[in-house]
Amino acid sequence: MTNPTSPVRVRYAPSPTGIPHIGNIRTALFCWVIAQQTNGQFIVRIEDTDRSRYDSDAEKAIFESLQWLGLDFDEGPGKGGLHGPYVQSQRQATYVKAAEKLVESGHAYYDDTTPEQLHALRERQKAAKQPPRYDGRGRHRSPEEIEESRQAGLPITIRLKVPDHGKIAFEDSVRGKITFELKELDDFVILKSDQMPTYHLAHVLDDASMGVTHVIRGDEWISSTPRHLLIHQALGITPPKYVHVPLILGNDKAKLSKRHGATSALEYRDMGFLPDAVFNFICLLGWSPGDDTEVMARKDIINRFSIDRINDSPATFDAEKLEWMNGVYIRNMNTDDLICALLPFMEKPESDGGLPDSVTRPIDRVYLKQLIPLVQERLKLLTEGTETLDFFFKENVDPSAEELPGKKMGAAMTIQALEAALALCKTSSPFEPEFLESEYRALAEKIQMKPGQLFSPIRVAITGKKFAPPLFDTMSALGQDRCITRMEKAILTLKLSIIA
RNA sequence: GGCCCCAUCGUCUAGUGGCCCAGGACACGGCCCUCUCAAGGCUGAAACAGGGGUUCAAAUCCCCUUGGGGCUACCA
Repeated sequence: MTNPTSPVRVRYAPSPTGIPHIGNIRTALFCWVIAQQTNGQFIVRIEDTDRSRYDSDAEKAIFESLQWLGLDFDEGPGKGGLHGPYVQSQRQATYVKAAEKLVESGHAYYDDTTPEQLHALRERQKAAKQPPRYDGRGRHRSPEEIEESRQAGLPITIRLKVPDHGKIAFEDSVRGKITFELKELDDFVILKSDQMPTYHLAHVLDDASMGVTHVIRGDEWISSTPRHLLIHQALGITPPKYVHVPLILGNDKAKLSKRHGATSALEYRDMGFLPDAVFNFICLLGWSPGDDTEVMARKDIINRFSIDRINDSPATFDAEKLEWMNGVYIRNMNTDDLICALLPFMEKPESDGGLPDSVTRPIDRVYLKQLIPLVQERLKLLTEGTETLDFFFKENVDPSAEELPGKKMGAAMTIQALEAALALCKTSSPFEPEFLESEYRALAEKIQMKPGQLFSPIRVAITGKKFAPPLFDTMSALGQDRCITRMEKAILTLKLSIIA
């Protein structure tokens, strides 16, 4: 199967029953990419035919995820289009009409079997080691009997008549020909007793009326594709191309679900990932351009994407590699964009991972801009901005006496180093990185310490941390006054620790 | 259980019969760079699930086994 060259119409059709996870979103992403590539349309349709599982938060999360990843759609809820409405619950009449037409044409029938009876049937079959399946009893119900049940208030469904022998096959764009024995299928429900269609009926009808050319969906749908084909046959319409993409698995190799930790795109957003990085990363789950390229701009992905190159086998989501890729994207950002990305995280309340509440908001952008070069290559997540930069914004830092000494240094030696550093700090001018470095290197030699022994206590004294950006850039950015204050404070801390 | 799908380093993958005693990336180890941490460079360890065929030649094609996954709802 070759890649489409003419414009496709593809749809992302989530059901609002839970927050969409990465695997689900990746399907949307593939759809979006192929639509961009062929200059086609990307449609979003909400499949809310299961009233009992409907969740409005989930619906919100679907659109939020799409928006965050930049997967804008051409037709869909809130966007309109020629084939709306794009919410299935608003199309109910169409489904009922189609199902009834199928009854009239003899392709389907009413069934008054109750859920209890169905359950009992299955139990019996299980006990007899038979595969559990509907036995087609409704086929023999007369219109009078059905009417009687209806009067009695029994639930009535409509089921499709499935031939009891023969084969049905289709050509899957990623897997090739897949064949099923019809005798494996039972007469399945197309219209539920609440007058809502099942997925099978609804999506077939909608895809047809919306002109969908390629059904791109998860692997888990392969098994029910014969049902969809049967509905097409009964309706006398041509099926679309089917593109079943492999599932994304959790680290235990099971279908991704809540228990696999962070699984939704939105969670990754909140953890400090960049949408471009996530976009790039998840499109590489189940697809690759064929060479060793991994970091790709969106337009390159659009250019190079191809259905032929979608993998057959499922992929496991590896958050560690995503972190690496996020770091690559952060390093490639220009300063202003990085500031914009970082600010919301830094300005959150302290309890929510932001800078200490004592730091006034909004944060000084001009000052932050000066700091970015010092930390850009050190960041893997946007959430790390707070911790790597906080000492620049805090009035003071408070390293303990234990933290201040460098390797193989006692308190006395640390005090000696800091006192020498402090004296020099008071007279250093200009307070510029290059000049500071030459001065402090000379000082180390003068007091017969290794550079590291002198620098280490200074670093801890002024940043409060063992690890920080390059020392002299840091000192310069921090300013002479704060360096002096912090060193004085550190010396005091050490002296007090000796007395105690 | 039945049906369907899948099977290359721990993970993502390249590989479409000879270029492969299998290449890249993440993670991991070593070395270099170095004021710490990163970043970067070099380097190491690490895989064709097993068995049968087909072929001069198989990771690549076929079959079986094994393993994993999915479906088997008036859920999608």
